[in-house]
Amino acid sequence: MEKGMISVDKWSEESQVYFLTHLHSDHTKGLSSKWSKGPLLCSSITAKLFPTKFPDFDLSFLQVLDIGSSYSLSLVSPTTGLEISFQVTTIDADHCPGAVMYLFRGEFGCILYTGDFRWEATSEKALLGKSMLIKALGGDKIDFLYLDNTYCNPSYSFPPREVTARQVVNIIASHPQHDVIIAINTLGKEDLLIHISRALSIKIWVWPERLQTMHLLGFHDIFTTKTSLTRVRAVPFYSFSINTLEELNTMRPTIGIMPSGLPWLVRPVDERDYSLGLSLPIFQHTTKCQETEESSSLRKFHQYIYTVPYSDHSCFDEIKEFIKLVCPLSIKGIVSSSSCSIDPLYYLSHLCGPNQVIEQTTKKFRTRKVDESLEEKHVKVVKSIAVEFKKEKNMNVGCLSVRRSRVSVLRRFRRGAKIVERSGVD
DNA sequence: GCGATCAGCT
DNA sequence: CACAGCTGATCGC
Repeated sequence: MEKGMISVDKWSEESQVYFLTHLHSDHTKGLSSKWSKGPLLCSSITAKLFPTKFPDFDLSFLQVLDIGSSYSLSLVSPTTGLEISFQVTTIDADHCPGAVMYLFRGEFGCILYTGDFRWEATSEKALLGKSMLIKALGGDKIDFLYLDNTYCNPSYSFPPREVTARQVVNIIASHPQHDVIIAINTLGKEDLLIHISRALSIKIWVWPERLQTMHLLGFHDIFTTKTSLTRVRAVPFYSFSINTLEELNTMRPTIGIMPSGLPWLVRPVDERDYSLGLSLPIFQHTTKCQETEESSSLRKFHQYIYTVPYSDHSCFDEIKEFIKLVCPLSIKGIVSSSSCSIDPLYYLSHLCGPNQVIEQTTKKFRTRKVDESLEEKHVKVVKSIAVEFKKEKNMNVGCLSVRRSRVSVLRRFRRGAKIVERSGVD
């Protein structure tokens, strides 16, 4: 595709239409409430959550695409002035609420932009995503794949999230007298928290903004902001640290659980844990980790901290399966990372035949882009999208009341929140 | 004073 | 390392 047509998760360049895969910050960098460049297309859940992140955003720019549906769009070539039609299909990415992949099909060929995604063979959602993708492809191969290569290295290997969720429940259940804090971000890991809540019949504390997000997502009974109602609290990653845990433990016995795919990448070079000065034996995680849930990855990172391999990105084997399925002619990673900077896709070049082109990932690109395409002018998005969009827009307006002073209030609150955590334990 | 950007730190 | 993302400093308007 030529430039000036489409952008995905990239907001700096001029395009006729912009696609957003999900609301994590590294995909919205450059977006702001003052947006006026053009229509922004996303899933309905992303649209619903949008105002929490961009309070003053002009919602008339948002257009909702149903997951699993295909839409026809026409743009105009910047160079020829000719109208160019193409199809876009939205596929569940199973990464965080609202996260989608976009499949574009037109005279430019077949382009798949995964955004961040998890490809678990065992999850119902992934199976659904798989069937959506197969159906949308209709037997065709992908010409160009923009791939979430976060863990695109054979050393990254972890079990399905369902397995890890049971491990987490076991950890909590085996510390009946402890408070528990779990590190999460502003979006994602909801399924883990819900699993814990159901398995242990316990509510989960979250900070007020997160509760609002939970309510927007339709979870009304599981989460609370009252510390007195539960011993399990989900806190932002940035307020989760060894220091926090040590301070908490001066008040009350508390363990921390850090769900992440990251620490599992490491093939420890020696017996020492990272830079934490720990003396615990390192647990070498092996994916085929059929070792049972209890015994296996109870890996202590620190006296009070358990890290568990709960990842919203695909592990290496899942990426491999994904690539085998879509057989791309060429691939480009959308995530830069120094641990993979050599060329993570090197590991996958054998999967789709000799003609495959693997683009080298370059160092510091956090943006994921697809600003290519063929033509330009105004965008004619299908009518039904606009109609659907209006519905969502009304819902949003009804649910939110975000103010300007939000940031400072929030910051102060969060400082307060930590104190609450500490004093709320008695 | 505000927004955008960046360094620093989990 | 860094999944994501807050905090605080600085700069330009």
